Amino acid sequence: MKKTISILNDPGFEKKDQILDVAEALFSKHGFDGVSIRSLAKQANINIAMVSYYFGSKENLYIAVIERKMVTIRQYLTEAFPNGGNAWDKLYYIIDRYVDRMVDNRSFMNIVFTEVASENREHIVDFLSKRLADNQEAFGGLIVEGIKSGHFREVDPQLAIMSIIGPLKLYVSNPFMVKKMMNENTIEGCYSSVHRDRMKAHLKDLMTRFLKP
Amino acid sequence: MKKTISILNDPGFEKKDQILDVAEALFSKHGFDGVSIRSLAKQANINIAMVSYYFGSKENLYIAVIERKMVTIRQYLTEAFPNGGNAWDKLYYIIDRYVDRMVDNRSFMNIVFTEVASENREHIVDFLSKRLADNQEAFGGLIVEGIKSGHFREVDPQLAIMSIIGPLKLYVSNPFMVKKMMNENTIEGCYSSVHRDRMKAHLKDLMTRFLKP
DNA sequence: GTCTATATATGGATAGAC
DNA sequence: GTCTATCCATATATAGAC
Repeated sequence: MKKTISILNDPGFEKKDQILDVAEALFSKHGFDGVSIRSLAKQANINIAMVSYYFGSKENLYIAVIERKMVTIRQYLTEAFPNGGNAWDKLYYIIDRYVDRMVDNRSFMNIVFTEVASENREHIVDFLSKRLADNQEAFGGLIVEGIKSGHFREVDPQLAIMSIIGPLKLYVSNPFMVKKMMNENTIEGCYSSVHRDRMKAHLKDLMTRFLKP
Repeated sequence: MKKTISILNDPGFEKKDQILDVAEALFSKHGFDGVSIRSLAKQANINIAMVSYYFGSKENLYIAVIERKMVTIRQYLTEAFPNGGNAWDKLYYIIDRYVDRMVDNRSFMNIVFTEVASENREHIVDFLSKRLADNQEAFGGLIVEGIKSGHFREVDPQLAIMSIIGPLKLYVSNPFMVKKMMNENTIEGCYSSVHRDRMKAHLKDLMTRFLKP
């Protein structure tokens, strides 16, 4: 209890998170090279020197942004499936959760996907790629299981995974395209529960038709 | 004939294209801000001053990269559909062509998608978005027609489009993920005719199951 | 912890010689 | 057309005062 309060009141903790929040948003919009510490400091309402003070360097800040979110992300994965239920139930369940996770963390997912698609910081690319691979394993294992149990027809699991992640990635990472497609004026409107549910329903429908024997 | 030879022999023409080739590759890998004119000049084997001389500025070079490719890209679109054939034939035809186009121009498509997903150069984003919208219209019109003619069931055309473009974009823009998924060691291997055909077959299969009444 | 001032590097762009 | 040398702006990072 004491510790919680002390963390919450720790001004360093607050400021660090404040910097991380702004950094995540900016890196997501403009990429690592498109963000200067100066503009970041201005928008986060902190002094330029504070970034070095708290994180040491711009790249360390970038890594800190990634690592902070990784904790949250991993919590999703380690949560157990609902007990019982066949391959279909599990697939629907994981699609729902995956959409929510991607939409809720779309700034972060933008950073991840942009970074992995680039050839800039090799060690970060490797790190992120392994994490993404874990996610895909979750889907892949599910599909292989479903094929074995006879609930799904024999498809290529890799292509099945791409068919789920692909449209979803498009949805969370291309605001302009999505605004047009969703007939929305604001970006926030695109990610309202209406469209989110529409996306979930679509992916489940798409996969149902694709996987049913 | 004379003109062709004169263009081919024009050292300016050669050098310009040489710069554009290298620029396209580098912008695709590292993004606009991740490429310096110095590194570009080194890899293109030209003097730093030549970029200014031929293009005026870095941003103009970037625009030139985009405009050069737009000519090629548009040629694909203006080519007519094969005569006759129902909605299914047209869909399969356009999927084949779209995969080829995206794979052949994947460096360029990376630039386009990265740019559109970012919030950096508004006028370029607007320009590219409109071009992308044209592409999507080609798909969209096809699907609406197919629904009207009764060949396709009543689906949301927008979501259908996302289901084609999404996986394809993942395929062409995430080398690392694709290497793993395609079980290939080299990036070139991922885009061999084997995998390309596999992608075409998959998208056609996916859409067939999704669209059939 | 916070700020100012500054060291140092890098990048885009160009003037001017050839 | 091509190159060198240089200007100028901007960037990261830090030293040192408070």
